[in-house]
Parts: sequence; C-alpha cells; structure tokens
Amino acid sequence: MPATPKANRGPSAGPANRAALVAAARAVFADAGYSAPLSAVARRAGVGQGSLYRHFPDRVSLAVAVFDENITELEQVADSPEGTLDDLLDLVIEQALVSKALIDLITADIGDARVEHLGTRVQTVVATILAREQAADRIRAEIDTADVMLAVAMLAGVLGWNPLEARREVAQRAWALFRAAFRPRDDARD
Amino acid sequence: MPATPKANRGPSAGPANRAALVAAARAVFADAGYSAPLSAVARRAGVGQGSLYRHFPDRVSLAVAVFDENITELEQVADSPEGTLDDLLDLVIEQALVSKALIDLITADIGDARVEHLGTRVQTVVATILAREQAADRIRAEIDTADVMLAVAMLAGVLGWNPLEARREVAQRAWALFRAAFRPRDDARD
Amino acid sequence: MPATPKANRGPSAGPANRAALVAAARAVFADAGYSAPLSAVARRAGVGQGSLYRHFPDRVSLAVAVFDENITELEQVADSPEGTLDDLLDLVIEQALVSKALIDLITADIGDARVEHLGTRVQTVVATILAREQAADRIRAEIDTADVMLAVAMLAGVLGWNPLEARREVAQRAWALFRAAFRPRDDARD
Amino acid sequence: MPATPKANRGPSAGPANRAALVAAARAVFADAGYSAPLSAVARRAGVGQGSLYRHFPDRVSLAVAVFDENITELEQVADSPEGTLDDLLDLVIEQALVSKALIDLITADIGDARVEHLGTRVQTVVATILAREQAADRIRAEIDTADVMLAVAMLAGVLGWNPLEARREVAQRAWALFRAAFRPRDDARD
DNA sequence: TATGAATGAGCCTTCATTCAT
DNA sequence: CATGAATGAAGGCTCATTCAT
Repeated sequence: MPATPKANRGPSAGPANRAALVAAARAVFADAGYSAPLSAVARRAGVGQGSLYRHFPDRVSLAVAVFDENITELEQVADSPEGTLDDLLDLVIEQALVSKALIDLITADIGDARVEHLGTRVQTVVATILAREQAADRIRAEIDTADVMLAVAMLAGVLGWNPLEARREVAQRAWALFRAAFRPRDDARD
Repeated sequence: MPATPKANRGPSAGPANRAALVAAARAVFADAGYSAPLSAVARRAGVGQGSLYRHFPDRVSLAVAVFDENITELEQVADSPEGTLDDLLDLVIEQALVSKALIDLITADIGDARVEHLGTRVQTVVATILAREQAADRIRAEIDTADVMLAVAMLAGVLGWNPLEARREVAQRAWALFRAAFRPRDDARD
Repeated sequence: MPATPKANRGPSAGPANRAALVAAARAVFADAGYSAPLSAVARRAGVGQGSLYRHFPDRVSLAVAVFDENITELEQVADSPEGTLDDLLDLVIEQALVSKALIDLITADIGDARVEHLGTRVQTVVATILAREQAADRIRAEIDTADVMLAVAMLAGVLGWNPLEARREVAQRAWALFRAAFRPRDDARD
Repeated sequence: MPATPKANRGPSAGPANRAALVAAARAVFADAGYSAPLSAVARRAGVGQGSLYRHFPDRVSLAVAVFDENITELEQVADSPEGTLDDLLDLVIEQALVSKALIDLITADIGDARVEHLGTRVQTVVATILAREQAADRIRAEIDTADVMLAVAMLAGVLGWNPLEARREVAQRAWALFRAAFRPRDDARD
C-alpha cells in the first residue's frame, strides 16, 4: 500500500537500459566531464539509480563501456585496407570531446585492468596502421608503435584542454609537428 | 562558537603559514590532483581552515601561488644566456608531477585572468628561448612560439598521465619526436 | 563515501519522512526562529540530511510547506459561513508562534513566487471575511482589504516578539485597537 | 622582527574608535541587517577586530549603542513642548530602516537588561507625549501608554518588513488606522 | 529485476572569538 | 591599548551507495 512504484518494465528492459545508460553517460561525460554525478547519468537515461549500479558497478565500468564504442570505430580504420594514420587522427579529433573524458579516465584510473585493456586495443590499431604507413615509406623506419601511441595520446590530450573552437587549429598544428617528426629524413614534403 | 580554541600562535605565524600552505598545496596537488580537498591542504600545513581562506580565498589563488614558483624557475632558464630548450624541457620534466596539476588548473579555469597571466609568462619564456635556438640554427625558422608552447604542453600532459617510473623514458621519447620535428631540414643529427 | 550507512528503511518511509520533516520544521522554526539550522530539522525529524534536501531543496520550500498548513486553517474560517474576523484573529493568535517565522519568511524572501502565493491566499481569506463583516455592518465601508491585511500582519508581528505568557494580553489590546479603528463611526459598542 | 604592525595610534584613538564603530555598525546593520558579520563593522570602521571587542564585548552592546542615538532623538520630541504624536511617528518612520534592526534586536534579545532599558526610555517618551495629547483632547482618555507603545511597535514592525518604496504608503495607512482607534468617540475629524 | 528514496560522510565556506605582537 | 591574523566549530549542500518495495 505504499506510494506508487511508477513503472517497472521488468527484466526485459535490461539490455535497453544498458544501452540507454551508455548513451546517457557519453552525453553527460561530454557535457559535465568525467567526474559528473552518476545520478545525472541515470536520470538522463530515464533509469533508476539501482539499475545503473546493477549494470555498471563503478564509474570505470561505465566509462569503459562508453569508450569501447569509440575504440571500435578506431578499429574499423585499422581494418580498412586504405585506412591511414591521417584517417585515424581525423577520427580521434572528431572524438575529441568525449576523448577528453577518456583522457580523464585514463589519468584517474591508470592501473585498472579494464582501462589497460582499452589501451591494448588502441595499441593494436596503431601498430597495424603504422606498419602500413612504413611499408609505403610514408613514415621513417625508426618510428615505432610507442612513438605513435605517444603522439596520439598527446594529441588527444591537448585537444581536450582546448575549447571547442580552437580544436581544429590546434589539431592541425600538432599534427604538422608529428608529420615532420615521422617523415623520412630526405622527404621534402610538407 | 569554537568550543575550545586550542591554540593561537598569533599573527607572527602569518608568513610562515602562507609558505606552509603553498608547500602543502604543492604536495597535496601532486598526491591527489588539482581537485584534492582544500581541507587536506590546511590539515597538511598544520593550519586552520580559516587561515587557508584568509590567504587564498579560492582554489585558483592557491594554485597560482604554487605554480608561480614553478614558472619563476622556468623564467630563470630564459634569463640565463646559455639556457636552451633542452634545459627548459628538463625543468618541465622535473616539475612534471606538479605540472599535471598545472594542466588541470589551466584546463579547469581557462578564463581566469590570473591563470592567463601564468600562461603569458610561460609564453614569454618560450619565445625567448626559441629565438635563441633559432639564432643558433638549432631549430628551423618555420617553427613559431605556438608550436613550442604546444610541444611543452603536450609533454607536460603525457608526463602527468604516466607513473613516476615511466616518466623519464616517456619524456625522452617525446622529446626525441619534437627534436625531429623542430630540426632544420638538412640537419643530420639525431 | 559513507563509511557505514547505518540504516535504510526504504522508499516506503518517504511520505512519513516528509510529514516528519514538516512537523520538525514547525517545531524548530518555533524554537529557534526561521534561520534555525536545517540540519536541526533533519535531526529532529530523524531523517538524513539528504532526504531533507530531496523533499525540500531549499529553506523556502520547507517553510512554505509548514505555512501551507497554517493557511489552510485560515481558509477554513473563510469557507465557513459564520466565520468572523474575530475567528480569524483567534486563529492567527493561536498560530502566533509559528506565524513569527512566517513573518520572517515573508520578510526574508519577499520576491519568491511561492511566498507571494502564500500572501495571495491570505489576502483572499481576508477579503472574503471583510466582505461578510461589512455586509453585516460590523466594519465601516472605508476599510479595505489592505487595511485588514495590515492589521493582521501587525498583530502577528507583535505577537511574535512577545513571550508566550504575554501574548494573550497583547493580542487583546491590539485587537481592541483595531476594532476601534474598524468600527462604524456611530457605533457605540466597545 | 615580525611583519609590520601597520598603525597604532595609541590609546588616544579610543573614543574616536568607539564613535567610528557605532557609525559603522549603524550603516552595516542598515545594509545587511542585524545579523551582519561583526567583522564587517570593524572593517567599515577602519578598526581592528580586537578593538571592536574591547569596546563592545557582544553584538547586543553594539546594537544598544547604535539605538541609543535613535532614542535620544525620540526623547527630543518629548522634550519639545510642541512635540506631538505625529512628530514622534514621523521620526520613527524616518528611522525605519535602522529600526528594522532595532526590531530584530528586540526580537532576538528580548530578555537582555540593556534592551529593556531601551524600552523603558521609549515608554517614557510615549507617556509624556500621550499625556500632552490627551490634555489637548486629541486622544481619548481610555487609551493608555501601553496602547500607544503597542501601536508604535507595530508600526515600526511593518515598516521594517516592507521595501523602502512602500514604506511611506504603509506608514500612512497604518497611522490612519491608529488615529481612528485613538480618536475621541464623537470626533468627526479624519 | 527495476525503481528511486534514504542515508550519511565529507567538502566548502563563514564567522565569532582569541591572542601574540 | 590597537591590530589583524589564527583558529575551528558549525552549517549548507552534494553525491556515492544501499536497499525496501
């Protein structure tokens, strides 16, 4: 005889709720940063706090679910035979807004196994693309995967610190630096 | 309404308290990040909350006091006629732990005039050193201050994300990339 | 980060909590005035601070809930065909303790829409009763609603300033003044 | 060898400081209400906190000093042979802004002996003027000092609750009520 | 299983009061 | 005797987490 347990679509709502939570988290993280209240995520997803906790027991697991989708996109670049480093970076730049939260996630929860798994996947993507670029002699042989990972991380980092309007320009400037650094020695291109 | 005001070393403790607060803030920011509780700073400084607020009315003013010291060190590099970009970067790397919080400060409080003043000072340092390097033909002419600022920012950023043990190596790798990017075209050095 | 969440009687406690909060607020406002700590209200209601804020996001909303009940009582006087100004004033006098806080509320948060709504409701009550009294020729025609509102406000005000024991007498004295002021000119009653 | 104990005009500054504190308190109470921070009073007076506490050990003693001056003005009306109740009320209305804080003082610290002394002085003023008015047959004989005190208190009260712009009108309305209440029965004036 | 209210720890901030100089 | 910094208790508010329904 208590109040009115509003709605309860039952167990069937499970997967739908999960998806709604991930989408809401992506939006909330983008709007309010990685440290936004989790209650805001649940509210935006139209889901109870309890369900949030059931699907994602902690902040990291939620964030990992969000960025899983981002990294899947990156993997598609690697999977496409024509995917270049430029394509990868373009994608990273597009994802920059949410990537800011990704950076925060990585920063805040460096040691977490799930986060490291994310890093490994990115590393695979980078390695694949780098091999392709070096085979085409567009990147000098001395550059290794760690170098490119570092460049990608630094690029994503600065993008996150800059306001939306400045990002395109900052990205171009940074990318020009890295192209110069990666370029074969006798390469005259700019 | 303090029930039992335990002690009061008097106004003479003022300057000492201020210094203790800045030192405590440096340590706390390094340990727990820029968003660490201010109460932890007061506690670590062995100072009442009220005194913290008297000296530094908000988080930014405290952070600015911390980083002021860092930037003063950077300026000494610029002021020394033999100060090179390598010297500057070495210093930034040394400061990296706290610089992480600097980045957070800049990120979080972009619009603040005091923060912008900090940025301007760094920019002056970078411009001075860059001019010296270009005069000595150690950096190609196309590189401008914004490029180097970006490199410094990116370097400081990644260092912050990495665990202490990895920093030296990451710094070397990143710095190698930037040296390659900055190097005059026909320069054969590595 | 609650170390040990002692208890949780569940959502079913909601309505009971709300009622307990209103009752506690009534008591606390009466004891310690309108500016009493809200934490005291939560404590007295036996409810967590968070629940207080969930039910009443700010002090005004809590006060409005308290006074809503008082004004409902006043409205019942207006709704009863035999309700006279004397009845209304009797009620105000009974409510005087809490009415003091009402006055403070009105004083402190004059511009608030919710507070203005409260005022409007009182005004309606007064207008209704005044019309009845004037129809019965017990109050002279020159007196308007604003006059009576003013009298009610002044009465409530002084009552609040006086200690409990003195209130009855003060009320009679004040009411005698207002009766004299409201009385038709040639009325010989006292 | 500590900092620099700025200025210390020595004991001679005592009375001047006291006066400055009272003036500052009047202004601060008017601006920010009776519960304004005492530190604001010291600051506005250009005086150290310690001196404030030396002269006025608590809030009440400071407020009493402020209102002492107000009441002295009221006493001058009583002392002037032509001073009427209208004159008294005019003065109260003029003092209304600060009187709001007076009301708060009386409300908050009812039992305090110093506050009661203030009340006694007002009562004397009222008694003197009332006698004069009744001798001139401008107020009916049944009205006693307590009635007029009550009217003055109620008037001061409402004025305090109303915004500055509305005070003049509210005062007129209230005063019209009281004049009607006080007027000899067969008095046809309005 | 979903819901969403309840809980309470903890942070930020203000201010009365003390006291060394 | 004045100064003004130091102190710390207390109140406002937020939010992660639990749990009855």
